Amino acid sequence: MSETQGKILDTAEHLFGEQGYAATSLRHIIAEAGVNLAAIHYHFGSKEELLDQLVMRKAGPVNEERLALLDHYEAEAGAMPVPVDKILRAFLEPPLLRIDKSPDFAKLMGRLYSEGLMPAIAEKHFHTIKIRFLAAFGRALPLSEPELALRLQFVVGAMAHTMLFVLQTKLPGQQLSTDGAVLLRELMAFAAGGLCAPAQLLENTEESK
Amino acid sequence: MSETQGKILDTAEHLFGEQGYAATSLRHIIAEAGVNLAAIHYHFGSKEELLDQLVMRKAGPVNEERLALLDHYEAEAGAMPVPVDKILRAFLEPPLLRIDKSPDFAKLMGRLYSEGLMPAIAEKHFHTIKIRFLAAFGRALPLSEPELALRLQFVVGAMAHTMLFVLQTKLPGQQLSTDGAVLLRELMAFAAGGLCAPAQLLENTEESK
DNA sequence: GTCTATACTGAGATAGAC
DNA sequence: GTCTATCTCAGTATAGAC
Repeated sequence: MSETQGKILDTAEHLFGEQGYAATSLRHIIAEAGVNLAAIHYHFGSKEELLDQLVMRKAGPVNEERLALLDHYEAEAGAMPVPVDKILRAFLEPPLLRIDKSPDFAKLMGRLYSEGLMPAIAEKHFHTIKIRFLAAFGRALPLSEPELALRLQFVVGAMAHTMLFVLQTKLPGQQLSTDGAVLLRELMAFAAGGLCAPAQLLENTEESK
Repeated sequence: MSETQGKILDTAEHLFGEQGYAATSLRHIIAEAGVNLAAIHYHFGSKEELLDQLVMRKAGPVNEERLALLDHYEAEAGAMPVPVDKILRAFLEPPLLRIDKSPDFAKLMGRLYSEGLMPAIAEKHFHTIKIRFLAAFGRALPLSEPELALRLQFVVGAMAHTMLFVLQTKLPGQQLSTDGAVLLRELMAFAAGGLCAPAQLLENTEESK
């Protein structure tokens, strides 16, 4: 990777996190990075692919850590299902504990889930994650697969929304702690409570087929 | 309100919901609505204010319904706190049951929470809602105010994220029901479980002050 | 009061010189 | 590999027709 590429990626990460993807112009990035406008298109092809590279660079390690934690807990559990709160920890700890170390990353992630860019761009980066965690939760919880998938969406929504809003301390009125450890604890308790709620049947799973 | 205004609002609602705010150009809107470009700026001032009008027009009735339901439940409960699941119903039912009747609205709401436009634009439209529901939950749950506010953010995140993703049936693999009643039931169960989870202390509430 | 035509600025993208 | 020049299209602003 050339020095130009690195400078572009670093600057883009910071600016996308700070102002959002749509609001950040390529011209702003090149000015701050001290490179030429065409360099972005030469190295990345387009603004969208630049974002894609960024997601890969940042989300890659997070997802590897998630899978490693899940592997560890599954080995620990042997033939038994991994307890829900351990699966949740494997899922939530890697992203949330990065809040303190690199707020830029957290903001970027929040923005991405946010600006609706996840469906188009990041689905591929997170596909393995979804499969693995759905399976793990499926063994631990007495829920049908569609119901579980829906609840996992709730968890992801809560996480994404929170990363974005909490970091901006846009919470109404008071100052909320942006301490990643506190957020993790709260979100884990909340998500565990939600996931373990009684099944709501949801019998309409194409049984006619 | 002139006919032109109405056509612009209707078309914008549809296109913003379908493609997102940023991705929808004013020229696309005017082409579909059959009006002139400058008409938008004459009637609304800017693209952003057009969105603001849209939010007001659509979210207004939802929020009135929420407050009316909450009023009803509070009158019913008298001096007692309203049960958590009733507060949740007042909060979630009005938006979620609109999914079936007008998917455009649901998509728009999802997109808004999504594209990060809520902080800037809609905070004002939802301020009263937050105050009232925080107070109601505060009476029903043994949580400190910051902890409660955080958990309510989780609920909002789950709702927003779900409205967006479920409507696009972007869920991994299988088809998920977009039936608002089913979603409502699931989300209520999940949120109730999460809100009623044991308090995680979170004692660092500026006690030094 | 409403709407149209048109021009202005800044965005992302691209071709071709070096 | 890099940069200049340029293209198209976005949101915005204004002058003037009805």
